Amino acid sequence: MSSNENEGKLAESRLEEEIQRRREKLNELRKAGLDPFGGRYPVSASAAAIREKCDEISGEVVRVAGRLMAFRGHGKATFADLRDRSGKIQIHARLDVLGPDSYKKFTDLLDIGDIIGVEGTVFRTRMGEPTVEVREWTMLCKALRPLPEKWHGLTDVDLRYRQRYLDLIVNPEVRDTFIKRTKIVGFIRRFLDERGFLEVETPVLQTIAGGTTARPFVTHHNALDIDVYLRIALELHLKRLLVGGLERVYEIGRNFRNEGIDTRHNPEFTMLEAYQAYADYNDIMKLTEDMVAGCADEVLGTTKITYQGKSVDLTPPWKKIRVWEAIEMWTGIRPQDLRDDADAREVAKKLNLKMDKAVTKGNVINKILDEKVEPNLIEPVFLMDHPVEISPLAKRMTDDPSLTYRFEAFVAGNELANAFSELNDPDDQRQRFVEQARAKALGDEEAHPFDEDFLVALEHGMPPAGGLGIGIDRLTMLLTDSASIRDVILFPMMRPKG
RNA sequence: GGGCCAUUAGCUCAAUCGGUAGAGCAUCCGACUCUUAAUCGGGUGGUUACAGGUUCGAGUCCUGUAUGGCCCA
Repeated sequence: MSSNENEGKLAESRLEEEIQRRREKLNELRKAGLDPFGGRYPVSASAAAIREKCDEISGEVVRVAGRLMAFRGHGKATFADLRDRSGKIQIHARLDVLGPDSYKKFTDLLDIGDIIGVEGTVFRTRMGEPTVEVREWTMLCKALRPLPEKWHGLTDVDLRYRQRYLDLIVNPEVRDTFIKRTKIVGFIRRFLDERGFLEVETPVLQTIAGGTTARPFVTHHNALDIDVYLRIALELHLKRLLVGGLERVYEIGRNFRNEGIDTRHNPEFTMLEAYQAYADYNDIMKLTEDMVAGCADEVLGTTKITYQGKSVDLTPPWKKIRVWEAIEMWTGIRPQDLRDDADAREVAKKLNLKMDKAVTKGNVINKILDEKVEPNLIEPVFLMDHPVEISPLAKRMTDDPSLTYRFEAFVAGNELANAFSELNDPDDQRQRFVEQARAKALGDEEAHPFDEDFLVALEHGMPPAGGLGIGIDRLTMLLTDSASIRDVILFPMMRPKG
């Protein structure tokens, strides 16, 4: 025996033995003239429907298809669990009903994980379990690999994310979470459509990645021979559509930010942005609380929810607190204590803030909000009237030009929405971009880029408007009580396995 | 980027002070025609993540690497 063959033998693990066994059964099926990978199989009922109407349709013939999840053999009869998208239904195979040939194939050639279709009569067992008495069964797909264990399911988070299909098969609550996610998005579309908003699509590939402050992914367009960026926000293109007269637009789309991965950040994530001409941020607050509460009511049947052990009532109207009130409440710092970058250095020292960015007025305010204010915002609240330094795209307040008509919505300590009365003064917008360019020159890599094309659009005239951004992933986390963004993204970013 | 923790059978987990790697489920064989984590009897299955080191002896101690988790930045 060569060393190669020897290694081959040694490498034969338990898993490979199992796969080998299943392949042998696959060959047996073929020999018996049964297609192991099946074909069309029209069903007459779902597992859930059979369970629900069991007594009503008792004795009637149904056809149902799904994946075999468990076997309970009793010699001349066998119970098995079949699962389809609606749930689980028990099936019962009897030697005296199927006949010796079919029954033997049923017990010998089927494995947990296989997908089959069955036709049979509905009945209820003595224990009260709705069951299909199998008269005929059809192989629809032979599974060559075993499923994870039935009782504990799959808990290894690494495997759950890398092989989400297994997670979905063996952990039913995971499926529920993603069904809820789809319902949430569906509700939002209907909610906005009903209010006259037009759903649009804007470019993912952009030559200037603006609309917020974040580091973009860079790629290259070969034919044009230019670097392009994956979008970090939807904002600037949707505002161009306001200029174009569409007046009410929204997009639910993927954003990409080239930053770290943690329980609240995935490099690609889904954002709703909506813009309503002739509205202001007060209208948008109403829109936001109505939309989020309506969403919870539709998807969960209630607006009183629990997130990570915290009870939260989403019923409108939500409380409002101004940024400076909040900062003073939780730190004692007042506007006159933090007028410029020199003040910022003293405040940072006094509050013992660990600044990872330049110690500017804007960055210190952001840090205070992050660390001292936001964790306290459990019940839904609009944190409003942000300083202009940290709001480069929001309209200035008429009676205090140092502030903007901006709000962020917080629930359970997490940011849910960011919105403002949109800045439509092209000269003010130009000046904000100049300020951002200055910050960039000072080393702030995330400063907003200068976008001349957008300024030209504004110079043609954009109607005053209220704009809203809501993180769909964050909203889904909140409404499904998920601790990690990875629990609401089907295929989260993972480092490739070495 | 830093710190801590984890990685053992296909899955879920044990393994005392450094002293023969175990269990449940799954799988295989046998019994069983109302079970549902079916039950009962018997069996197979391991490069203890990977690479080194210390030791008579390493799943266990040390170093590094990989992947993941938590905390910090």
